[in-house]
Amino acid sequence: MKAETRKEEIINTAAKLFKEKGYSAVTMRDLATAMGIKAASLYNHITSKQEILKAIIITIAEEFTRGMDIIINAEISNISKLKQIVALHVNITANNTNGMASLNNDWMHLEDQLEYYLQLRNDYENNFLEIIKQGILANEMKQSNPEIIMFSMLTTLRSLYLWIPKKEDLNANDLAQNLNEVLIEGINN
Amino acid sequence: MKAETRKEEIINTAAKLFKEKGYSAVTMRDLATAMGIKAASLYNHITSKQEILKAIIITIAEEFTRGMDIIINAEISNISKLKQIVALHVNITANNTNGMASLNNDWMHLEDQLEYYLQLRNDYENNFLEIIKQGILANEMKQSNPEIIMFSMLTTLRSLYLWIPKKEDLNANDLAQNLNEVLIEGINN
DNA sequence: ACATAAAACTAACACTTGTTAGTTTGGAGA
DNA sequence: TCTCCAAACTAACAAGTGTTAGTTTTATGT
Repeated sequence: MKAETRKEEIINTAAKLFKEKGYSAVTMRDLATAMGIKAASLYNHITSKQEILKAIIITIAEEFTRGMDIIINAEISNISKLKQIVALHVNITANNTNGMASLNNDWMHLEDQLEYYLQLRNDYENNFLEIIKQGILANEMKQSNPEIIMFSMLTTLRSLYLWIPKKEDLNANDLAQNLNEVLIEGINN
Repeated sequence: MKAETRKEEIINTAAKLFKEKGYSAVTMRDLATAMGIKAASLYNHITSKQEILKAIIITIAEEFTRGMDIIINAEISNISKLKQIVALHVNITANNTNGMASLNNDWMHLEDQLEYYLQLRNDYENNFLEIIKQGILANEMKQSNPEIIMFSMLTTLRSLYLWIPKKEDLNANDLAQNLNEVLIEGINN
């Protein structure tokens, strides 16, 4: 990994603070203190608080979009596609735990980029749902309510950012494997 | 249902606004405008913004605690207890969708009551985990990682507040039934 | 040793925040 | 009709907000 620029340091520090208190409750003075500088100095590197939020959220959202594009075009079973989605979430979240908190909780504070974010999210969910519907049609999966399946999987995956930091011993592959068992194969005997 | 007091109207309106933008981003002037009055007038009914948050969150948290106490003491299988937990979440969430958003996203802005809230949450999660562990021991469930099972179930249940308002056609019993299928019996064939 | 540019600083701005004090309004019961 | 009180109002506060302008420091390559 290459060295972080000062701007990236600021964005990463901000993501950490946003995770703890949310975008609105973190002031530029909080962020400056965490960086060991004064608030005004931040503006040598960034143009606004909003720019930081945008950098955090849109970067990750586009990563998800790229991952999903690959998955939907793969020539594999729909169940395999679901397992790849699980792996996608585990990997992105493991690499950017703090940013995922903003993506989940502070997207509504995006200003110029709100519409674009919502479009990416909508497309993602539509692709996800379509995989589930195809899986049911192809008899790979039970005839459960597809929307409930997606809801259940997606909310679990979206909450990984809360959980991964607590379990440093578990590596990404193991976690994805465990999640697949629980989410797809069920828990009862 | 009895008529709401003015104070309850304020708290319910606040919960709605907190759901949309989060506690920190909602100003007392926003809340007043939503009530059709001036900010200062709010203080005839409440003593602080913080009191509103506390009223929203602690009320629900205690409801969960009471529900869990009944479940752990019931003489039923551990799988049945899990199903009752699902029903508990569906019912509480259906009755207070907006409040659940604050419980999930704004608990860290509690001041005096933060420690108490964390204690309730901790106890709840410990009870939840213990049921799963007992279920595995009793061979009612597969030998999956108990913490991952709890994490998956709990995050799905905690996110119900996002989903219930979109599906007004589905009643609480149907939803609980569907969730039980997906969460407990798995989705694959 | 010196020039340069990145990155820090001080000081201040216009505005928003939660909250208080004191006053007026409006409607229900006597 | 008068009393009374809940519930609204106006005005203001002290502190905190994101951001700007202009200046000084620090480190690096020549």
